[in-house]
Amino acid sequence: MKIRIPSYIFGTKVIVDDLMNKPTESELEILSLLWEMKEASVRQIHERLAETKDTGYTTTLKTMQIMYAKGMVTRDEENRSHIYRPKTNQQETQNSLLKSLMSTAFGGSSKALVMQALGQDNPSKDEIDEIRAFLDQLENS
Amino acid sequence: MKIRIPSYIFGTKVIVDDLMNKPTESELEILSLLWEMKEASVRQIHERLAETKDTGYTTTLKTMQIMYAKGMVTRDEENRSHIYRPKTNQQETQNSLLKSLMSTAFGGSSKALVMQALGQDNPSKDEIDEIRAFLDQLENS
DNA sequence: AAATAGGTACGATTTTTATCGTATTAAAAA
DNA sequence: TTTTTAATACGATAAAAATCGTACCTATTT
Repeated sequence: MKIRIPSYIFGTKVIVDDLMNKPTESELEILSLLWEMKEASVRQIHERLAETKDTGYTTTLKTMQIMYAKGMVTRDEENRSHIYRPKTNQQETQNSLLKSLMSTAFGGSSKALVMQALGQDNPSKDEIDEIRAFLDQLENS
Repeated sequence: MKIRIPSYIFGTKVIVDDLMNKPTESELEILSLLWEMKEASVRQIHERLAETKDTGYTTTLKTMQIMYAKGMVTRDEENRSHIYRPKTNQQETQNSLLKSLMSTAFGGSSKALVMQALGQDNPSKDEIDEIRAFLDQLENS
């Protein structure tokens, strides 16, 4: 949830978000590509995005610049074409998002969420075994 | 993902959303309360929301009116205070949201998502058993 | 050397979402 | 009956997010 503190309090508007580093939808798309690719130029990201989304190059550029300004990514300006790397931690971000979804859409029940995710995705035998092992481990701790 | 079809094609702007009935953040908060309560007046919803969120009554009202206009909820206008009921299917909506989160934040892997959800929430022994049973069933189908 | 291709920067705009104020009406209380 | 309370309706506004156009700069190609 966001809490907006009006500007007449501190002179400037302050936004407190109890879910820190929550990327927007577009930012998340880019971030997850960066997590996957480790590093990439704007062009590379844009080409991947363009596979599924119809959007202009400068839109991707602008979004990545904003992400840089927010400190969500780092960038190497050595060469003309800048190289971006993810800065926000993947697990933490995933956790925030998951937590938020779990509480708003699943009434806080991880069981409900987990069963739907599994039912929907039909994981492989190996993956099922891994999840079993994880459950065992979870129980003994 | 949203696809905007410019107005010079059909004369009017068309938006195709491949993820149908995707509620906004605020709508989802209200929707999940409705799923839980089965039915409720604006006042009731607003009181629940006010526990955690600082927002005006008319904001809640307006949002619920919009949800009604979108067909996400039904309402009984019999009495002065209208009674709202969820119309969009809980499971379908949860599925859409999960699918979206899974593909954007978890690189499409349900295993990764599931393990993090479990690791984070520490479910009870009973719940773990239920998930085990579910995995067994999943394997034999 | 000139032209072109491909990059960044960034303000402006559009679109979406959230919020609120005010008018109006109907029930309930005084 | 008058007043007050509690509800809806809905336009206007604010805030956030996404998109784009244009300027400008620097390699690379011709």
